[in-house]
Amino acid sequence: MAMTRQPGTDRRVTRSRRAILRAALEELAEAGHAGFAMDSVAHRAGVGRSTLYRHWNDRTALLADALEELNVQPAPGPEEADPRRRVELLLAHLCRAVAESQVGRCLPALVHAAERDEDLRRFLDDYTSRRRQALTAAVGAAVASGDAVDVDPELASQALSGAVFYRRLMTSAPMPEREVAALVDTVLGPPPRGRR
Amino acid sequence: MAMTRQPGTDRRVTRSRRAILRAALEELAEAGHAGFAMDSVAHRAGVGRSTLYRHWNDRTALLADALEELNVQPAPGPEEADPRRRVELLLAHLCRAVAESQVGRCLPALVHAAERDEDLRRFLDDYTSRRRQALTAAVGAAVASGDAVDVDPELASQALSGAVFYRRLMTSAPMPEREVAALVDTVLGPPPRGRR
Amino acid sequence: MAMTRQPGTDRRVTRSRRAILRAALEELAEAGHAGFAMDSVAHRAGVGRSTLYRHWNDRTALLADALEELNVQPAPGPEEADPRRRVELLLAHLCRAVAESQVGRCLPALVHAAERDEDLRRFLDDYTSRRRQALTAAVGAAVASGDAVDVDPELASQALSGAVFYRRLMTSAPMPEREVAALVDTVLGPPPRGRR
Amino acid sequence: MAMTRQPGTDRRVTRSRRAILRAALEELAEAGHAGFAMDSVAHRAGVGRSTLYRHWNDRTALLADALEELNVQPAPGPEEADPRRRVELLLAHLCRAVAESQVGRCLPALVHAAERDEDLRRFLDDYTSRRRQALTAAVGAAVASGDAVDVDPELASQALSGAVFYRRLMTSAPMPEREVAALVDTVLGPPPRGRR
DNA sequence: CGCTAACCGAGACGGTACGTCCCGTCTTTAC
DNA sequence: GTAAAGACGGGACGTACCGTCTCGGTTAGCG
Repeated sequence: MAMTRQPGTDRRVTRSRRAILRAALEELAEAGHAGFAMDSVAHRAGVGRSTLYRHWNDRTALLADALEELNVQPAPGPEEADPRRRVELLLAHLCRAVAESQVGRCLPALVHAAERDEDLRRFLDDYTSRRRQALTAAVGAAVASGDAVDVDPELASQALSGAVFYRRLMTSAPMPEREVAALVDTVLGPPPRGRR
Repeated sequence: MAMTRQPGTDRRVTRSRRAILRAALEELAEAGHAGFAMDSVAHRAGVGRSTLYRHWNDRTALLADALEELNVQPAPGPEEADPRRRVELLLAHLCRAVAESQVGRCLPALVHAAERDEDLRRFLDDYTSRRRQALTAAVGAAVASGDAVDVDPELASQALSGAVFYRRLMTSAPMPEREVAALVDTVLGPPPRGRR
Repeated sequence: MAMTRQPGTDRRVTRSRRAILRAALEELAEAGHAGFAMDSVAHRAGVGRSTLYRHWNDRTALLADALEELNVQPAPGPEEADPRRRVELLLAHLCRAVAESQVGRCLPALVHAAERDEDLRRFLDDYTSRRRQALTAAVGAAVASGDAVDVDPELASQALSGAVFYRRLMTSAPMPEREVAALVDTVLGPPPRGRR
Repeated sequence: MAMTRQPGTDRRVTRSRRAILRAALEELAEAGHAGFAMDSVAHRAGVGRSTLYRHWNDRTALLADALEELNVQPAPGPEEADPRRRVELLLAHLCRAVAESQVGRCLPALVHAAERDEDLRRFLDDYTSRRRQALTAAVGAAVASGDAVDVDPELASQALSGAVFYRRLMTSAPMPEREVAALVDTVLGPPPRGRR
């Protein structure tokens, strides 16, 4: 976020922090929460192990901080006027995110860790709700404009997001983007005026 | 299942296995995948540590086997003729399962572990698909009987299950049973003939 | 010792005992006292591990018993009238025994084990003293016959045996038989009348 | 030797190493090679078990190193001009060493271990030969000065040392110092000019 | 522009869990 | 009734990390 370093901050500190957080995320994505080893992170970041502990109290603190890093711009929000189309774009983006992005790779580790760590729990809640707000709004707009049947936007967006996360976390076949339209049809009803 | 022990099986073996698997599940639910310690399981089961390794090659093997234990009776299947009502009952059961049962408590750990372990992955896939088959069938029946709008049963059951798992895994507020009806309405359309 | 089996003894018992003791000695010679594993002995003897424990209380008891087996015929005693020559023959035999026989291979293990085990200690004492009695007698005869200078037979036989054991246990070059004559010359003085 | 620590060496390392080696020797003397447990050594040295393995690869490496410690000043060498008297002093010192010193207590364990470990074998060879060099030289001097009969100094020193080790390792009655003079008389012939 | 304080890497330290191996005891089953 | 098979609790081994610590060496940025 802060593009310019704090005046009272040592240049080396920022450099180290950045490298470590980056390495931590890679490590988490590759090895998972269980295999996440401080040694590996340090080595990967080209940094002494002590430097990790100088900046974070322990494994968990570093992990939480690294994941915080992912919290930027959950969905930049496609500029799309048609609300139903907007729903589809948001979901397609979600499909891509959970399947390919760093956060997607960390998702299982994160879900597991959040179960026991208060900070991570909060982070996951935030991430989730922020992400879904845009979707819920788009669904609401679609309902209002008559592009969708009269559903509860909140529940509908849970069902839509849910399907995507469900496929990612509970099965070995994540939702492909091309199924998004059909999914939206299923929850919001068929597109009006035979648009598809 | 088998009430009488196998003739060629040592009585102690069955006793140990039973106690250990039970302890393992407790341990997993309490400490998660990361904190799951063989020592603790052994102690909890009142058994020597070597006995664990005698029956399972390592942590992961024990874990997989313990979780297999949960795989019984995914949904005892409510005897309900009305297909839409049946969908609601299955979902309500799922809500209860993910929120309260042993498997629910283990879910985050399982999701995480499955990401890296082939056996656990398979187990989770099985568990998931078996569980959803009943739901998909019920949705199909509802559609056929005119109790639901014309949705793709497969996608609809993903959306329905998805919403429940999503709430359990990604948020700190699992889906309460009382919201199930509204969820079903959202995905399958409002109940016909103003039944509710 | 007992060549004929006790009337009340099961034939299998004697068979097992024999096979086990034999296997134990091989194991001891190959793996030493530390590496001596009951499992291996049992397997080598083609016998169940429990059978070992039925006949001996523990590792040490079996070991002691096996070594007892070696106690037969410490030195068959060469039939040799000339006492000095007899000394040489006894020493040559000792050289061969410590270098090549089963007891020789077990010697380091035995020395070590005797340090802590009362039974083995006694066994080793017996073995040692019995072996040396013949030598001491021969030295005494040599002295009496004027074949040797006037030495204390006891101390001389300790010096002679000692040299052989010393080479075997403390160095990696055991005493070769061809050095025996020189050794005897050293301790008993040069042979009289330039016999060599 | 080095009274001041190496500049590049962590103070803790020297402290740990010292404590551990000391503890290891105590342990070896008390429990023997078989009973020598890393756990016990660590505990005795007031050190974590991992510290042992940080400095030595395994049990054997530690053992070898600990024994190396004993290798200092095999015999400080009594300042004695009379060569025969010098032989007696060296032997008396050896008697004391094998009976009472740390190395003496470890001797059976060492003999046993050397049988299977290359490093220990080398150590024992070194120790033995270094120790005997002084004795052989003294015997040679005694022969040269006419204090002894014309014996092969090498074989004579083997016979002398051998008697001492033989008594220590093969019997339960180590050679007492007061028998040393008689032993020397036996091998080197009676003292000249009736000095005793 | 030189000093000092902070940061840095390297890695030792006490712990704890892992998975392996063996011991001595025991239960069960087959002959 | 004896033996084989092998499960059991226990405990040491050697490995891998954890989080803490000590150690010098470097470097930033203030004076």
